[in-house]
Amino acid sequence: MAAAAPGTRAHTPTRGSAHVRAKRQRRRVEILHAALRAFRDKGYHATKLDDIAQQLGVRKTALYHYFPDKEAILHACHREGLEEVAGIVEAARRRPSCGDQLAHAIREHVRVMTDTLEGSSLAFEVSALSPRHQAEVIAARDRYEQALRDIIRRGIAAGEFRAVDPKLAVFAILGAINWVARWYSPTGSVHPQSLGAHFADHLVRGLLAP
Amino acid sequence: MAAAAPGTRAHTPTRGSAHVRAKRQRRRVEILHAALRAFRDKGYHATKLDDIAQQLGVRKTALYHYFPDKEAILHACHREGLEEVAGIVEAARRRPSCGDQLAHAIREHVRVMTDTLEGSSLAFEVSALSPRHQAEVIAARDRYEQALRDIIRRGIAAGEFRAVDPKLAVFAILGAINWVARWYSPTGSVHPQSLGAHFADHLVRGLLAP
DNA sequence: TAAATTTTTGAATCAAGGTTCAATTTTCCT
DNA sequence: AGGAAAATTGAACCTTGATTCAAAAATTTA
Repeated sequence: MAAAAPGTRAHTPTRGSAHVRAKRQRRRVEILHAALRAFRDKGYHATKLDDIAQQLGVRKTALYHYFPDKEAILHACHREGLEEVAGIVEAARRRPSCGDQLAHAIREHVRVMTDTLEGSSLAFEVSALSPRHQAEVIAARDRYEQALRDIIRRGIAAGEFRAVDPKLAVFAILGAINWVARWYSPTGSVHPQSLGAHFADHLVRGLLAP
Repeated sequence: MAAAAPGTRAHTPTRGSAHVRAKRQRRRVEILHAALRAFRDKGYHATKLDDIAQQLGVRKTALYHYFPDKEAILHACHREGLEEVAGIVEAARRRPSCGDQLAHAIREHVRVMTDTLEGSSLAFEVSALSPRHQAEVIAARDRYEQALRDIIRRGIAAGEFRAVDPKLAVFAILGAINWVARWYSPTGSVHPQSLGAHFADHLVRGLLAP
């Protein structure tokens, strides 16, 4: 007989022993990564719950023990990814010049994109999320974009960058980075390390004052 | 009674009078553009045939008079888009320097992306296509990428560009451009004209030799 | 204007896949 | 070991949306 209170579902973080909770958390992350891979490869709607479950050698109904529904998995992917990139901007601030800051952000974002695939969630369709989650994700995404625009604005003010439109410059940068999710393969010939360096070079140089 | 031979479906280009054929062709294009808009906004799988039909003030079953199935509509979108960008490379060749050629290609590709939305099909998920169509689209896409890489290679040889990896440079450029499909709105504040100019500046300058 | 042809429709079919749930297996803890 | 909690399963359910088809509406053509 279940000890859970009426109305409490299995995927709700019922408090258990530390060990059990840790194991559960680990499993959640496994699911998230399997989902991330599938979403990235085939898109959210084309991904069947079975596709995710199979990667873990389990039936799709098992997933309902960890997430209330498919949308929740997508949302969790987004959360993870957004958290990651938020950290990037933090770290970038400590660099001396604006060019360095931007280059650092680009390199790190690319790394998050290739290393763990968590960054690819940024490239996912937001339209599949519930209105509430959609608003949340868009807000976080906006914060990230604003932070990057600020770096560019400061660079322009400092005479380091040309007088570009910060909004468009950031769109170009994020486009290049997010597109990585569409073609990058860990088994391919492109080394993630050099990918980040190349992109940073290409995209920052394009903004530098002559 | 239908005059069509047995096995011939309605969507097959049955030969009729010139006027009828022209009208039919016009309708096909209307459908394609409605589909393009929907696919761009919500993605292929999230788009219902009803979504496309509604834009034309018609029931979804009417679409089957023009296309055998949903996948065929997606495929036609791809065809149209690829044809468009193929023309771009053609025209670019006539420019003097490699920098000009690349800038022209970027501006034009952005224009195709915003003007008609036909360019956005390049950004669509290829995975939804049948294997045969998928191969066809990938091949055409590859040709386009190769053409761009060639411009960059020549630019490097001529000392106009830095010694970048042409493959990565093209990925960055196409990423920036394809990403436009995700955020651009004709009613937004970004002027398509200036968008193309900005992107061309940003992305070409990033490659120029110091 | 009337027959022929094209286009559109509405009802019906059909399959896929997300979700629920009670039962079973596995793991945890004393 | 043995009972409790957690994890997984298989069967069933149910909605959604693509597709089929014969009939109706609109358009073309002579």
